[in-house]
Amino acid sequence: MSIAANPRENHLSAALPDEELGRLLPFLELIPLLTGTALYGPGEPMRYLYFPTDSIVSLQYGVEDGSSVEIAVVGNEGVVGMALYMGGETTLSQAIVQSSGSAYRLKGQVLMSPFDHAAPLQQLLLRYTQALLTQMAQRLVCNRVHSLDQQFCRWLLQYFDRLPVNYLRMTQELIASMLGVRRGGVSEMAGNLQRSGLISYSRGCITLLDRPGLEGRSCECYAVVRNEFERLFPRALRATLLIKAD
Amino acid sequence: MSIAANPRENHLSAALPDEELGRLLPFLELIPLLTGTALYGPGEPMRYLYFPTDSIVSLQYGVEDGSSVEIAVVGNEGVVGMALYMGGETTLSQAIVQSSGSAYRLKGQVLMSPFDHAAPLQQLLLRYTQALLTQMAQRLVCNRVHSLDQQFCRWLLQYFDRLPVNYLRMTQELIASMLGVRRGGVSEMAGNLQRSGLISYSRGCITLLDRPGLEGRSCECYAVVRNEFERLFPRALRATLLIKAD
DNA sequence: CGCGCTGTGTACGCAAACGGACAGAACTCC
DNA sequence: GGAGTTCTGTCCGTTTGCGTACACAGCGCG
Repeated sequence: MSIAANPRENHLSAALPDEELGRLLPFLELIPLLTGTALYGPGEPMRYLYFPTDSIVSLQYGVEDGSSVEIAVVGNEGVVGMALYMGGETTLSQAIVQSSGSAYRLKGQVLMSPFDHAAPLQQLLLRYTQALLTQMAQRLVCNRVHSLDQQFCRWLLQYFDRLPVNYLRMTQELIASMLGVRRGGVSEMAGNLQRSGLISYSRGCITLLDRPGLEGRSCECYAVVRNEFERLFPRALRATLLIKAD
Repeated sequence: MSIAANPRENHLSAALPDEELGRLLPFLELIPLLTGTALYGPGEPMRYLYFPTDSIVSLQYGVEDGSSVEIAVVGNEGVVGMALYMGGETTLSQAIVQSSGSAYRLKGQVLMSPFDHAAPLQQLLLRYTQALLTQMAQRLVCNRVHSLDQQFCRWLLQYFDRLPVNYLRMTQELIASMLGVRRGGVSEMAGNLQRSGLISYSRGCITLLDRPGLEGRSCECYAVVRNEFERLFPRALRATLLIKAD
């Protein structure tokens, strides 16, 4: 297997102006990546940014039962280690090398500084984007491994979290289209929840009756996303301002 | 319906330091959001950033057949209009108000400048993150509406795009775990593709024989992600440096 | 050479969810 | 109050994909 000898074999770093790339060169380290290696694990602080050349890295989310599902794939068109520049320091995903090859890696500290000195608004926006990414990734996994019933509960909870009242005006038709399921399915699920006394439903208005009950019936995805959001935006941060955690 | 009178009713803007919020105040505009309104459509350049207070906005991805699936939900904990600060100017998603209420909106120009003046590396990283988000969103939709067979073709293509050779070393077991399906399913699908002469498969090594054939058998998702990536990273950009498109 | 391991083809019953359809209930508007 | 529209409950046949299991094929290794 030939070793890529030029950082420009990664399209992303190749797009950098000569001077910028020159500045980074001393910090770019060419390393081999072997199939099966984990570049980082869930919740593990990231230390490097990886620019694959001829290797392929798979971003995955673990599920409670121990299995894991791929949420995205990165090759020489991209970079691995988003949390380093988005401000979250870590993510719930793990990055596994799926095809051996090499990559350039860049120490996190080298690029942190410009992002750290950004205005608070920018920092907040980036951090929220990471939270949004988490929500999407968890939905992706949820769609694949959990029952419609559990997904519906998760969805309801995510909506009620954002509502100032305990009712939601929405027809089954609309809910079905958003979840990507058939309307009859929503009708059945809503009927079940109503019979269990968790919600009450009538003509386009769902009322939340028993939140803990709904949480118990939902899959873990709801709590996972919520906890990760809490980590990215602790109350202290939310109430006052950006505090550097180092 | 009471009107939220304070930008701090949105948690994200609430986390801003007083001085920063004060600076933005003249540009923050409180507006009502009515259920069903589209804050932006797919491919439509974004003009405002929205900070919901008591409204709920759903981010959705359209499918070829006209339906659309929710990929994330945003309320008073977040912000709508990511493409404005990630550098992509627009996304394939659309933002639909799902629960009436109000939001503060901020003209895009007000916040563009700090991001625009970031170093090329930062701009590239953010732009790539948007591409990654697109990949994830499209996978989410794909999982929901397309057959396993189509998903498998999409997956294969995405891997072969990143490989320097036309074979991929990977067992069915591993593929199955990444796709979140059962191993037997992969075996059947791979068998079908092999019989069709699109790939050849033997003991952990898939060889690509007919790329156009595979593309035809895949769902639209492959091309959609690829085209969007092309838009975010046109060859000109990739070959040289960041060019401002205005 | 024969043993064992790993990876693959395949089959069967089963459960989940789909697609489509229809009737009834609730609400709106005249 | 009646007609029409919207929304909901429910049913049935069908499909897809799951879970499990088993046999076989390629390969390494003593």
